[in-house]
Amino acid sequence: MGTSSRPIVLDGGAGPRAHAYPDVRPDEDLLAGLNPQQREAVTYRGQALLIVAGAGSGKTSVLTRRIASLLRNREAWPSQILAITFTNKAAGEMRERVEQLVGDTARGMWISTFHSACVRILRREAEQFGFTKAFTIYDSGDSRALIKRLVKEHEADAYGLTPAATQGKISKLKNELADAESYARSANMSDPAERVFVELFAAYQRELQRANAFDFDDLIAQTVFLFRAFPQVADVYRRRFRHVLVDEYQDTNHAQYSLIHELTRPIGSDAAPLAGAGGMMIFEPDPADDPDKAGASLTVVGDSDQSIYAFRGADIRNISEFERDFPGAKVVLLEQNYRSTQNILSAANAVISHNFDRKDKRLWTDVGEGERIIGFTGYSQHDEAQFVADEIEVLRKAGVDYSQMAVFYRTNSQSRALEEIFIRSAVPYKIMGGTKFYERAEIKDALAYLVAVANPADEMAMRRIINRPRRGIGDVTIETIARYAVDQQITFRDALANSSALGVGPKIQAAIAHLDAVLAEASALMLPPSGELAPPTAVAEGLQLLLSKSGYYDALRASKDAQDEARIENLDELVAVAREFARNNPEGTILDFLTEVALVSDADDLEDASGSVSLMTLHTAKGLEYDAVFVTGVEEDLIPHRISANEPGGPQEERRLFYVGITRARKRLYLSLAMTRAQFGEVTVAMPSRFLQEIPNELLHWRQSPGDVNSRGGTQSRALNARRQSGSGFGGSGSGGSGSRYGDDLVPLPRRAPGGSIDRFANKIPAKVRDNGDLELGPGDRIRHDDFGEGKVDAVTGEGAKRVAHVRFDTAGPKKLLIKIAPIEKL
DNA sequence: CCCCTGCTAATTTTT
DNA sequence: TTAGCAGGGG
Repeated sequence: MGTSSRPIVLDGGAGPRAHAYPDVRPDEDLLAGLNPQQREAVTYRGQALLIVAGAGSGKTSVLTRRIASLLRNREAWPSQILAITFTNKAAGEMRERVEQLVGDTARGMWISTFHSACVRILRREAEQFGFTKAFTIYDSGDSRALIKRLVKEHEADAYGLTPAATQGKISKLKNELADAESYARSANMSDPAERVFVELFAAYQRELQRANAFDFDDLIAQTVFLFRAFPQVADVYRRRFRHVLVDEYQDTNHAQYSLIHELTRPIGSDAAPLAGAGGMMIFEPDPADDPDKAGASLTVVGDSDQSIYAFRGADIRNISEFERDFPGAKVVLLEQNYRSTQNILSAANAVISHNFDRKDKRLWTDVGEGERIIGFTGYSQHDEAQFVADEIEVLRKAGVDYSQMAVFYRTNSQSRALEEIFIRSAVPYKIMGGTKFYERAEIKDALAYLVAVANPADEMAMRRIINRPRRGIGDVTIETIARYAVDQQITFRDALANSSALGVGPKIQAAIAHLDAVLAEASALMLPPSGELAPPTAVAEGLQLLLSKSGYYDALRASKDAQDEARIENLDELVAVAREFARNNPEGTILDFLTEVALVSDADDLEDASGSVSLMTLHTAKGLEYDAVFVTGVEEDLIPHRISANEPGGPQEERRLFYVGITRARKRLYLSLAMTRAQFGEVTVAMPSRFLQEIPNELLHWRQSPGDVNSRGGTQSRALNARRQSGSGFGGSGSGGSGSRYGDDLVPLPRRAPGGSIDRFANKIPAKVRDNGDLELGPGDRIRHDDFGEGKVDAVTGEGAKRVAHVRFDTAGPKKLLIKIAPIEKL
């Protein structure tokens, strides 16, 4: 492909308008339904384009149409396009939507995350700088394990260098493209802690190199180093990618920014300066001088108001200073929102406008005001959760599908209370991005087995599996093997083959020999020596082989720990993933499989529209949208989170996070909080978030305001409020208690109607969820419920642990209960 | 070497 | 509250 014919460039980048062919543009249909700004974003041609895309402004649509337009107009071959997203999910979506527009042509494009794009490049070029293409990718857990070992070896704990702190610092430095050496130059080396840190950093990097491994940050940073050290390599990619598009640009860190810069540089531009002390070289020749050497065109899309990853190195300046970085860049502003009602947008605008130092941008819509935002204050997080659950049921009855509702929270730990209530209320839910499948110990073990086969240099993987399942090999033996390997100048893996030379007991020696044999057998299956291709099923079969013959499966089966049953299921799931992978990638090798697995995240859970409510953190929510959104825990110290107070720019980032949450909602938005919140056993008093005050009163309707909960009792809400008389305490909100200041100025809105739900909500959740086992219930049975009293079973639906009883209570009315855990007994 | 117990410490966000 | 770890007994 791509023989002699260069793509025909229509409009030569001469201007934003395609005025030459107003009626016959081959991409005319792509522009249908776009507003003028969106059109401009699709059709503008030039070196650099920044699309400032507010929440819900149709940026994905614009980006995909822009790509389609380039292809349709024959301005680019698919292979010349590099589109970079932040998540695999976003990449998948983009590819799908481009395919819809241009069909199979989309195949040759690189649409991927930063990380997978870099892996592709690194696999190809690894040999250039001391790695092999079989390198392993260390996720943060792997690198933590390694750092932990090094911290111990260096006794760095004494200097306050905990594994976590060390890892964080190294990561930060790598995102700034620093290495141990360059850091040492700028650090205060008279501080012993700094010296130890530098030593740790260097040792860590040595270990990675020795293991033929890159950590997450290295994938980006090392690619940049590669491009800088080998300009002719960089030029290969510069020549190839003529159009670079980056999504979520506000989330890029310095390393990613540099990578984009390297890729879009004029071809051949940095070969000389790097080589020589000459100093007379022209660094960046004006692309206009020589069209063949011009850098790729760059399109970035982003919204600085949605930058929520500064904590891990995202630099908002990358986007706010784009025009300075790329002189002559065109900026298109997308402000029309196609997602939310005006009330929701007004609230979002009001909140975000409190951030100073931002370019003004106001989202608007033409769909109308919509419902008011609903606020609710619970006495406890359980009370709050009950409100959410009840409201979800109301919406459900009104015809809103569960899959169109979402509940957000700031910290993962908040999901617990919600889950408890949801289970008891039989609200189907799904936690997005909780404990991740690929971080489970058994999955990591299984993958370590695969790594041990694919990359024998990876000692970390070997250390992980050598005593899993238990083989009687402990620290002493491991160190014996490691020392032997060093002495013989062979890898840890190869040392296993000489088990008889290790000088260990016969039992242990046999165990080592067995493991060695299993690994060798799997290796023969998955990596045929003669160079022929392994069959597509090799990975799945090899994995099975490893798990069976190593005794891993047997050990789990023999265990009486109930959790181990689930572990077997997880492993079966992993084998299924491997099969699926083989189906999708007939040519896929064990390396490809490991790469994919290392780079997927929970965010890639396709949102399984199987009718459940989605629960997730505010961070996870970015990029998603739902008809109804509940933002919970809108309290001081939660959002804004307490830790953010000390970080520069922290409170502003928290506000953006809240803004992101608000703007996920299409039609209905709920903001809820609790007056008390139990964290690690202790009950603490929570205060309404300052962000609530930033929402204009007329947009927010309180079902139960903080004043309702607090005006009479300050902190001891529960007991007092349980029997509150309707209408009392009105206007007297200044009366004592630490909460009064909120009662006064934060909650001027009308109180909830008298006779409301206080008794219903208060204090009804016992500390522990119980287990009724296989309690048999059928229609007609009478039961007693701890809270609801007696009632009659109307029907039983569902199966196994998810059996639900539909009960009509004598006083409390109809309820749905999960039989397994509801506090009920049969009468 | 393995397992258990009792203690401590840590609770933000994650490609 | 709980997860994870160190230290001691088997």
